[in-house]
Amino acid sequence: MARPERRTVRDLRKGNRAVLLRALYFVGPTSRHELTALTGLSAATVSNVTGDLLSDNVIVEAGLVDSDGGRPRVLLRVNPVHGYAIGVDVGETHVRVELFDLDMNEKAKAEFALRPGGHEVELVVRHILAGIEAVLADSGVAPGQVLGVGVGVPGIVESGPDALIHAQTFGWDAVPLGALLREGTSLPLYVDNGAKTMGQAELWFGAGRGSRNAVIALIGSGVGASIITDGVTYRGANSSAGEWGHTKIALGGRTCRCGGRGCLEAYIGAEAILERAGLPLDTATEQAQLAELVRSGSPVIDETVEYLGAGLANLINLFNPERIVVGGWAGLTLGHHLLTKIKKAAAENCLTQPFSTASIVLGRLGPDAVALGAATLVIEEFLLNNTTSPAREAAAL
Amino acid sequence: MARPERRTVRDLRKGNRAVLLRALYFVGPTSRHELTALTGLSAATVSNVTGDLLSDNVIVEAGLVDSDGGRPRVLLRVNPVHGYAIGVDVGETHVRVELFDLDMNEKAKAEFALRPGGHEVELVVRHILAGIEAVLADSGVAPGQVLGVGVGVPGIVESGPDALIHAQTFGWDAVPLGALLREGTSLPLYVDNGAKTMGQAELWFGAGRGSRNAVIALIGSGVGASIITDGVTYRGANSSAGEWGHTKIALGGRTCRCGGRGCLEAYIGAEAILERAGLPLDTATEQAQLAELVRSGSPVIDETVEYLGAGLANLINLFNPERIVVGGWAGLTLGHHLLTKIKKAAAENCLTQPFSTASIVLGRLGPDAVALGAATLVIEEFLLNNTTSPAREAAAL
DNA sequence: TGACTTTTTTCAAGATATATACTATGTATT
DNA sequence: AATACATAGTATATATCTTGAAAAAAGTCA
Repeated sequence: MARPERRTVRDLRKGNRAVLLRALYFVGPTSRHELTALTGLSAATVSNVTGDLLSDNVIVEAGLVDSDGGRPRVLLRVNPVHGYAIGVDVGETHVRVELFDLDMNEKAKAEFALRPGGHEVELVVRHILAGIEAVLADSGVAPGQVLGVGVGVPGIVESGPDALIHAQTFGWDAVPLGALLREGTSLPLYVDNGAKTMGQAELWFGAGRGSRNAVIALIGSGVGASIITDGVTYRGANSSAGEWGHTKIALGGRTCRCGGRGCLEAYIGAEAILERAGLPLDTATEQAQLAELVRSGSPVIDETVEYLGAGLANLINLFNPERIVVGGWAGLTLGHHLLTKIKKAAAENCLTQPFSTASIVLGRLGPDAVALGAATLVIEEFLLNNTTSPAREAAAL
Repeated sequence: MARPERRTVRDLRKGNRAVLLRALYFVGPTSRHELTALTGLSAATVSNVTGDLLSDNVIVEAGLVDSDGGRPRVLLRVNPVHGYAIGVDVGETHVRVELFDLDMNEKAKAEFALRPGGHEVELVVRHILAGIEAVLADSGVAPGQVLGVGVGVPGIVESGPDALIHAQTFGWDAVPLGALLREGTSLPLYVDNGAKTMGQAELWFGAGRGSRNAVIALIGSGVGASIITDGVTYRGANSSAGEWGHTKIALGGRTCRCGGRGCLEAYIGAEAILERAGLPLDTATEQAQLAELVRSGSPVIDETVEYLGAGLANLINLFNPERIVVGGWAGLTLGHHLLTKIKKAAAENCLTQPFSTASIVLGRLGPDAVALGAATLVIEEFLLNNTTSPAREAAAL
């Protein structure tokens, strides 16, 4: 029941513009000639549309390529300074704001520490707005050049103009973060769950590159997953899809911090691992503690690997992805030393056929990719709908 | 990273034709005027395209509607006899072939019993081909009027021209059913997993109508799920998505017939329930046995409800659907008497927010909807790509 | 019968992609 | 140095498409 849309003849141009821009963005410097093969468009249309894009300064020429006896090709590429994207990472311990050019080079950065338990909405909003000011000032980028601000936050984000957020760990219940931020800035806003933004970063620039059906598993203190279906982050009916951590893996088992019993997170979440090993909880040293557990070959780790493997197997059975990316700081710590065992555990708990087509790999971007991923929300919109330059129009208001 | 496509100006017409045809198919008799509102197209375009559709005999006029003082509206509808779709259900005990008109009225039916263990590919192929002949003869429909044949089979179906099938229960390993059938018929073929076709039937005509994000849970002897994302059946990288039955719900628990331990199917599959209740397995009476267990309030059933609820909760946490449809004969037997308890068990094992937006309902089509669903594969293609009448062209060869 | 209302069609205008012919810009050869 | 050749990119003519406005169609109501 796929619904086709498209109406007017003008949408055609818009669509083809998006097709070309996307190709240029992900493939990199390319000639018009190659673009015809890449997109299936005729040479004439490529010439036309790239002409538009050039005169809008969205793309620029990027040198020539010698040919063996013909006119040399002119390479085209996205103009990295045509616009900028701001990514915000709202984490448990900090608010981080980063400004990127279109090549995703970080041009400026601002960070604010959060006290444990100090997650008042007003404070976070103030930090974000101050961060935006700061990165703009540092980089010398004018607000009109910013295509938008992506924000990655914990919890469930209901998409909509208000961007209602439900985040248990922050004590946020239906907080309209979008509306609050809009009072302080006129830049276009894109708010999403941080695990999803990080997943999108891995998908675009990390271990998930090029896959159309993938799951990015994120294992830190909490456990989540970002599900990619047909190349797009799947959000479900209310943007809460991917709550892998609280799926039941051992019905009636350990009590989870969500209150339920037998959740996957109660076994493979970092805090749960340390707790099961009888170690005291201390956010400052937990990473070292976990690393030590892994190094010493604790039996708790063996058990964790078993649960993790089964959890991944469940994802493979349900989603039949071509790739599973294991990320998050705890996931990376486990994975760096135990990937083979994890794969083995997954194989044992998974149907043969889907397992054989799914490759399990480690994340490549590290745990700090939330802000980068948030910025990709802006880029995603830019690649899809840039009739002329919507952000500028909006900013001009 | 959604990839826009579309190229030429001709695709526009094709797309808008599909938009209108889909609207007419799912909304029913409608006037051109209403169609403009429904589709967002201009009145002129609606008039143009419906003109084409009328002259191609794809749609027909369906009476007038009085107006209060103006020209009466002419109702349009899909011409039910413009074409026909054949649906095939390959089950453990039978091969059933049904022929439907576009309104999904059954016009003819043929059924062949299969002996237990008698699932040789050649036999099944022979039955299917004989069934096609039979329903064509019975209904008097010419092969050229058949838009295609949809086939629902057990196991994993790799999409592709050969339609490779892996079905453990049938002892099929990479059986190229599509290729084999093509030797005996020139009709367009669409092969898919039977649980998915049944799910699509519920989605189109049953309890899933109108939902864009849904999961159809199918509980019979085996346990599976059909996942609907954005209104389309999600198949994953190799069409095996939705293997819910073999996800682990109790790591290290009961041994499943797949060989694994702790699979959901080992708890809520019909055979597993009977086995746990200490009853002898007998396919002839298992439905009655299960009903009796439910009626008598066996503790095994209570436990089953708990596992089923948790399994559904996992689906809700992962997919955040707006609707969960419980189907399959065992699912319906359980659901008819215990839906409240099942919902309660699901709520206890699910995050609050996604649970609150998911309604859990029972399937409406009964367990025999596999063939109907298989036929919807044909219709789906018809609604999407009917430039003139591809089936006729193909059949004319 | 004529005014009015609502639906549907017609028609001219504007926009698009493509194919084909053409121009631009290099290398290879004489 | 001049010419032929090869490849890249552009301009023009053509066929479609959607749309908005005007016109036509098909009724009701007084």
